[in-house]
Amino acid sequence: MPELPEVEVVKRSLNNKIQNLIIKEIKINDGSLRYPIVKNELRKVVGLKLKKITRRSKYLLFFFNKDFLMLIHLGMTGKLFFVNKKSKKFKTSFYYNINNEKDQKHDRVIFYLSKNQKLIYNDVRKFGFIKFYNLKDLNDIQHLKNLGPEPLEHDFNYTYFKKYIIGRKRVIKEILMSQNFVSGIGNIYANEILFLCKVKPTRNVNKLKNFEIRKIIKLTKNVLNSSIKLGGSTIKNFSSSNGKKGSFQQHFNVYGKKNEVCSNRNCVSKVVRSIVSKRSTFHCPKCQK
DNA sequence: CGGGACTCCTGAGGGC
DNA sequence: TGCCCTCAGGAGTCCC
Repeated sequence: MPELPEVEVVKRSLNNKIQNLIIKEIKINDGSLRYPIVKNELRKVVGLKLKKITRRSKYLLFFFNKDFLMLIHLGMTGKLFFVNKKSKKFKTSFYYNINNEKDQKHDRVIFYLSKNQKLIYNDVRKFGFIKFYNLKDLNDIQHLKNLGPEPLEHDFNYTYFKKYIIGRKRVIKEILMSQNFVSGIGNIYANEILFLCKVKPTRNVNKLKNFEIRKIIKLTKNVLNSSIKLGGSTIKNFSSSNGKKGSFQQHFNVYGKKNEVCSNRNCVSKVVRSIVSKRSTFHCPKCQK
């Protein structure tokens, strides 16, 4: 599922709600996530008070009132639901599809919080994970160590881009998705960004013109910001849902639009689907050079 | 270090 | 209805 905008939306919506709530109990329905959950580690956060959540790339970092850190990655299908039992109304962080008190299918881990609230980690494919660290080891976390700059920060700029691609022969789409070049962009946004830049996904990075590099940087920021504003992208259709869903998917130009007419005015070409570095890729053969 | 192949896992959707 | 195939917002490891 989630790329930077979706994870950012989760972070923002959860942050308001979890602050100062205490983890009372944790239930593991299925701890065989990407990294199997170690019960003893999980126990360490019981009794701790949640302070804030930050995001780095597609990772969520949960901070407590003690020097402890919980790292969550949502993988492809991970979701976090925040549930307020008292009001009987479920507030959701993202992808809301639950409407009763029973555990739902794929609710893997449930955090029971003070004030009768719950935080649910739901993950169909179990590619996501939950890990725990001592705060003093923050800078040694392997997952975070080699991440490139945040695309929305200033250090993702023209100079950085030019320097990074020196001597590299990879294609632009792969570079955009490579987390040590820039962190947080996945398959959907890579496709969308390159369409708007009119750059073919298979263009070799060292063949990019300078103006195209500037454009890629600028539109990367634009696309991600627009998506965040719209609550991210919600791909799957949850018919029973009455919670908040993102709507950026309505603004997709190419992703998932194989054989549809290009969204550029005056262009009658059809969107082509191909495979680039093992990932589904969409582009307009006429507009993207 | 770079790049490709393969891996984790479950479900949806299409073709027959 | 069922079976089989392909595909899906990610990223780690192993091998050359």
